[in-house]
Amino acid sequence: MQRTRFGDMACSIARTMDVIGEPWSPLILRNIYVGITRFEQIQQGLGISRKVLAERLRWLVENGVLERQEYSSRPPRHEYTLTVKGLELCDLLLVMVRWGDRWTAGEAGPPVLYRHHACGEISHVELHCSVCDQPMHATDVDVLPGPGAEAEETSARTSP
Amino acid sequence: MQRTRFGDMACSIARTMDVIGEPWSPLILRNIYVGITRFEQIQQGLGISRKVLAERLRWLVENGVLERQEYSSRPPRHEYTLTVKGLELCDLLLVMVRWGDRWTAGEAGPPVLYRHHACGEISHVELHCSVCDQPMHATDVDVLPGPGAEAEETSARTSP
DNA sequence: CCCTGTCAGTTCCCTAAGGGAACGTATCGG
DNA sequence: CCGATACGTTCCCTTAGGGAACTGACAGGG
Repeated sequence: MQRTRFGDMACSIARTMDVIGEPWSPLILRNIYVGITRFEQIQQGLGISRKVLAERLRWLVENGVLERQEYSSRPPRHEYTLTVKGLELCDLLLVMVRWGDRWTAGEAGPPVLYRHHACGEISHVELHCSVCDQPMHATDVDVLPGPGAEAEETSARTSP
Repeated sequence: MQRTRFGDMACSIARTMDVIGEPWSPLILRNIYVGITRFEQIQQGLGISRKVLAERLRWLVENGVLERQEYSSRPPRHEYTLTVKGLELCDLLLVMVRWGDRWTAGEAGPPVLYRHHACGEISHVELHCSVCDQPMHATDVDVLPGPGAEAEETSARTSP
């Protein structure tokens, strides 16, 4: 399809999308997160094309989000597990779930619930400020240029 | 490309991806969030194809994430603004930024900084539990079936 | 020892989605 | 009238996704 490269942009959203922006990637991560770690299981659970699944898994392993591990050597079998980098992406999934529950769940209610270990209650994530611990939303922040803002076109090609 | 439909899945991640899972959508939202609200500006800023931008904007408006508003009637000109639904998606962007900053920013540091209105400090989002206010991450939760979880299997199976 | 089954992919073809450029329309300013 | 601006739409080309068939490596059963 000749997709534009996101990885080179000076934007953390674009660079995150470069890693997990392909349509199936978050769902693959979700499955591995809940313990569906083998090729066959993931493929059947999602209904994803085997070809695309193989591509995505390879990409996610290359990018340090997943690890491919042998769980049987006699018939050589592998499973995929989350790295720390991948686990932190699952936080992103929790926020996606929160939005999906609020805006797309409809009458039936959320398909999945989350029980917090610390309090034992069914709950959902909320965003707080890392400094003052108060709620922090998109409406509560000013956006300022940071140190990595446009390290200039030495390596970052934004326009062809 | 004959893409599989995500919107019908009983999964809030899939349904969220159905709305903003197309590669450019988060970047379009980001631009509108920071005040780049017109077609021409967005197109030039992102380097996105005009065709795809028109498609995405239409889709996002149809799905209630954006509103198309006339800011000039004499030459009929429009701009796009976030709905509440769209603004809440920007919270998701903040979490994406956080991950991108941590794992993809490299030496140069984050390209963009966020200053929290409440405390005036440069900070980032952290995920907390909506019930007990303690930190809540993907490792801190149990995943349970919810009310909207696939009512189909009730006929085949009695109980889990 | 062959047959079947399972797992983890790979290869093939077809279709549809993204990229890019040109074109269309509406208006204003000079 | 001519150009510039803003917002798309249309066209063609390339490429990525879907789907099914195929491969390979082994295990278990008869």
